[in-house]
Amino acid sequence: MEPAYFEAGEPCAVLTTQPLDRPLDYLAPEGGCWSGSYVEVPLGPRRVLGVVWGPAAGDYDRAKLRAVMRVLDVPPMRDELRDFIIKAADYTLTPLPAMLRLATRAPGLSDAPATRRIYRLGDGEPDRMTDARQRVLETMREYGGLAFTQRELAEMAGVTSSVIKGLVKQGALREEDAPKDLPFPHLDPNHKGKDLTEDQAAAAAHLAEGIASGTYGTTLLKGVTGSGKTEVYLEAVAACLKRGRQALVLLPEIALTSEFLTRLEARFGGRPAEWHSGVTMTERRRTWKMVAENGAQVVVGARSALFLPFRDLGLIVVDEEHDTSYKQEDGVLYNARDMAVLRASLCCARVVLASATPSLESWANAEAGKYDRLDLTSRFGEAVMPEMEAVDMRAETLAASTWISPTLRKAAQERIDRGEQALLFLNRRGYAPVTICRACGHQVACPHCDARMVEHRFLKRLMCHQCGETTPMPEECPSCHVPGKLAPVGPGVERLAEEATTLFPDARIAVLSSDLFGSARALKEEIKRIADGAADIIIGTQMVAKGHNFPNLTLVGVIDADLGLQGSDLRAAERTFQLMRQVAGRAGRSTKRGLALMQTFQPEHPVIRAILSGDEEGFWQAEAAERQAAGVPPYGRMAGVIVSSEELNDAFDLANQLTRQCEPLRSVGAQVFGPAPAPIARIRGRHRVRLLVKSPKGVALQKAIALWVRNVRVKNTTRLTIDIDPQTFL
DNA sequence: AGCACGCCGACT
DNA sequence: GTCGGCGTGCTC
Repeated sequence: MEPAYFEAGEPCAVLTTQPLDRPLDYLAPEGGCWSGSYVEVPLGPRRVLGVVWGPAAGDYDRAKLRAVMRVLDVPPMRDELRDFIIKAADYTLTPLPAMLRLATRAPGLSDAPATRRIYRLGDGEPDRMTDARQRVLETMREYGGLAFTQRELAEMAGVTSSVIKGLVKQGALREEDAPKDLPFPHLDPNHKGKDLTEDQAAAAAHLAEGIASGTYGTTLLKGVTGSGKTEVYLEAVAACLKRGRQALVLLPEIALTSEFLTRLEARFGGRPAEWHSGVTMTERRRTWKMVAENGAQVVVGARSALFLPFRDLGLIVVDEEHDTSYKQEDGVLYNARDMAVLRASLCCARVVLASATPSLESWANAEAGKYDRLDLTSRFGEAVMPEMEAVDMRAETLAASTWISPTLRKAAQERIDRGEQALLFLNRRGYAPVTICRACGHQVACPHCDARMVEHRFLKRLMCHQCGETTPMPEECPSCHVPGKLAPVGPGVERLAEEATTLFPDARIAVLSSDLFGSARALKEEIKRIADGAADIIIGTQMVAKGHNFPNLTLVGVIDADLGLQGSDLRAAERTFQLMRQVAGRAGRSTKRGLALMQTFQPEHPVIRAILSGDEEGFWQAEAAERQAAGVPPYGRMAGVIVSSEELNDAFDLANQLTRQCEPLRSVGAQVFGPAPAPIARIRGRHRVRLLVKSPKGVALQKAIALWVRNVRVKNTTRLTIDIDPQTFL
C-alpha cells in the first residue's frame, strides 16, 4: 500500500510520544507530509515528537487545528513498523505513545542532520606551487573524485592544515558539507566462511532455504555449546545478506556483544552496527539513521533493537532464546523473543531461536509444528557430556556454616593434584544472603524495597540486589541497637571462597561474580586469565554459565542444586534444568572427560533425576504434562496486574476492588488470584500488590483485562501496571 | 508528560 | 482578605 500524502494545509492525524490516548489532528506543513513522516508538532506550549498516523479524525473544530512545525529529515516510518507498534501495544496492553517512544529513542533524531566539512579538488590553480601543495594535489588526484576531511587529507599528504586552507583560498580545493553519519562498512556474505560439518551444513542449508522463500517462519535451533550453533546461524545471516535484506542478531547480555562483533567482522569482513544502552549517543544516532537508509546491513544488539526502523528486515536471530533477560521487567513490559516473532511475521522475515536449552514455550511451539526445529549434535560426539552425579546431602556430614560436602571436597582435591580446574557454582552473590541479629532476630532489609540486604564483605557493605542501595556494614542492629550481634546466615560466593581457602590452602582460588568487576572488560580479562590457568578453583554465580570456555576444567560442583526447585515459580524446574545443563556443559569441553556433582537434599526429584539421566526430551515431556495439567503457560495464559501506591492500604483496596468486579474475566473463563505482595513488594518506597490472572489458551485475554480494569477508578497516587506473560511468580 | 485552572488551609 | 497546597482536566 502506498503511503498517503497530505498536501500543505490538509488535516492529518499525528500520534505523539506524549501519553494521550489517541492521535490528534494537525494541518500538514508547507511542502506536505506523508503518513509515517516523523514530525514535530505544537502541543500546548511545547513542541513534541510524533509520527503522521493517517487521515484526520475530523472530530475537532477545523479552525482550531494547528500546523505541523517540521518534518524531520529521516525516511518516513514504514507500514510494517507501524503495524508492529500497534500489535505490540495491543498484545502487551501498553499505551500506543509509550510503544512509539521505544521506536523513537534515537538521540538527536530531531536535530538538523549533523555535517562534517570535506574537501574535493577545485577548478582553480594555486598561484605558487610548493612541495607541500604538490603532495596535497597529487593525493587528491590519486583518489580521483573521493572527498576527505581536513585531518585525513593532511595526514595522507604529510602536510599541516594551513597548506589545505591556503589551497582552498585559491580555489584549488573546494570545501563541501557532507552528512556526518556514514554508512557502516559493507559486509560480504562470501568473505570467509568456516568449514562446516555435515550436520551444520545441512542445518545452514535449511535456514538458507527459508530465507530464500521470502516468507515468515520461525526455526528453533538447538545445539549444545561447541556444536557450532553460531556458525550455523551466521550462514543464515549470510544468506539474508545475499538477498539484499537486513539481519538483526539479539544477544541477551551486552557484555557479550563486543566479542561477538569481532567474530562477525572475521566472518563478513566488516564490523556491523551495534545497538544497546552502552553505545554512545553519536553512534546510536548513526545506527538509527543508517538502518533506515540502508547503510547498515546487520545490527547486533539488545532487545530494544527490535524497534529500529529497518528498511527491509529479512532475519532476526534470538541467541540464547531461553534467557530471562529478554523479558523487559520495568517500563514497557514485553518479551523480546515473542516480539521478534511478531515483527518477523509482519515483514516476511525468518526468526532463528538459538539455544542449548530452549524455553518450554519454544519447545512446545516446535512440538506443535508452529516452529521448525533443527538439532545440532556436538562436533565431538556425545562423549563430551560430563558424567553427572547427585551428592545426597542427607547422607553427608557437614560442620555448621559450611557447604562443601566431603564428597565434593575429595573430587576437587583430586583435580587440584592433577593440575586441572574445578568450578564451584553458587547462584548467590555477596558473602551471605541474610544478615540476622543474634540478639533480637531482626533480618536486615532494604529501606526502600522489601528485599533483604546482602552482605558484601570485600566492600564491607550491605547491599540490596533489587535497587542497588548500599550502606556500610552496621556495627549494631538497626532494630534493637545491640552492638556486635549481627551474623551472616547462608552462603554467597564470597563466603564459599572463604570456605574453599581453608579446605584447599594451597590452591589458587578465583571468584567470578558480576559485582566484583568494574567493567565488562575487566571481567572478560579475568575470565581469560582464569581459562589460561591462573586459578585452580573457580567460584562463580550464573555468569559462568554464559558461554565461556575453560579448557582445563574437569569438575563442576553445584553447591545447592535445590535453589531453583523451591517455591511456587512455575518456571523453577525449567530454570534449574537449563542452568545445570549449561554449567555441566563447562566440564571437560576439551579432551578430558568431566564430572558434574550436584549437591541436593532431594536426589529423587524428577528434575534432578532428568538432569542426571541426561534424558532431555524426557524432562520436557514430563514438565509439559505437568503444566498442561495445571493449565499454565504455554498451555494456558497468564497475566499479572500490579497495583502500586505509597500507601499499602490503597494498593490493597484497589486490588480487592478488582477482585470483586471480575465479571469481564469470568465471562471468558479466566480466574483471578490474589491480591498478594508482588515479587518485589516495594520499589523506591512504593508498595506493590499483585493479582494473577489465569485463563485457558484460546481466549482474548488482553481484551477482557482491558474491559476489567476500565471499571475501576485509579486514584492518582495509585498506579496500575499490566504484565502479560509474567516471568516471575514468587 | 507538562501546564493551567480551581477549590480549601495558614499567613501578612 | 491572599498565597499556595496539589487534585482534575486538557492539549489538535
